Amino acid sequence: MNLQNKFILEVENFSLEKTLNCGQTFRFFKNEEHYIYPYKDSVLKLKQKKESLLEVEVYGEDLSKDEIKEIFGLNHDVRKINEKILRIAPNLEEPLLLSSGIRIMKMQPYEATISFIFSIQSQIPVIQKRLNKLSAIVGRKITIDGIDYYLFPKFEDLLTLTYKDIKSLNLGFREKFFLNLIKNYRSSDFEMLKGKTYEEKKKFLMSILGVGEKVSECILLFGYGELSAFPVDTWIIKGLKRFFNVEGSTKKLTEFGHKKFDSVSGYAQQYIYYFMRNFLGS
DNA sequence: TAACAGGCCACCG
DNA sequence: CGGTGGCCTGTT
Repeated sequence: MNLQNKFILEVENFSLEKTLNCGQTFRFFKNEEHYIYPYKDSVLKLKQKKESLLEVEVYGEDLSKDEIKEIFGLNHDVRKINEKILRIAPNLEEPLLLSSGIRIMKMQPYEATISFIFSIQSQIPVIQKRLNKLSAIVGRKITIDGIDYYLFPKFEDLLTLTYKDIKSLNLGFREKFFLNLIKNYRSSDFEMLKGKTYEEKKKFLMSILGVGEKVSECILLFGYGELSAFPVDTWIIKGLKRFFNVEGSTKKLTEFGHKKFDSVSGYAQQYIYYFMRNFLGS
């Protein structure tokens, strides 16, 4: 497949590896020295040279530098965000330093919705397998260096799936959530939300079968770029107890995060998550 | 092996 | 409402 574009971005406070591996996105691949990331109708081949240079090759549909920056959160003023987090919670200094370089990515809202519905009570390798299989079944692919990479299905492609296709994903109890989503929603539902407020988005997302407190916050954060979202999963539950000595329901803890971190909740959440996950096992 | 995994829904009080 | 039991399937 043809290389559409190639350029080098100057970056700071950015780690491609950490950003891809911190659980916000599931569909990326490593090929030798490069990371491969399918996005919409494009596949990106990426390599971080030194710390400050990101080499980007775009295959399939072309993407602008600004679009690339948005995908990897390079448009976020992380220095200012970190200052605010430390002002609010000085005891997050260690997690913040250890997670240095993580950016909040931006994916398509409906893709985020499907991804995080697939993620319910599941470990990352299983989630990746489901999403990759779904993409392979629909079969939109771009070949780079002799290897096929499948694009995530367009929403309308999902209507062409047979029940046998869907069964083969082994979604278990999540299957009814997925079936409901492709039967009763369209990509326009998710596009329309872009202009709405946080509360309106949240209300709509929570009304989707299978989308609860945690998943809706993930969609808001990673799908809509709402940096005040604060997804509470099991790692965050442990982290909030450790750093702030708070416990309670997911709903209560989500409110706690919103109130405490306001517009920087998303980054604070990522730092706590990354620290708990990678430096405190169990 | 039995328990649990990056939660949600339905049901109960 | 706020709090709990059961849940598909794949791992450990």
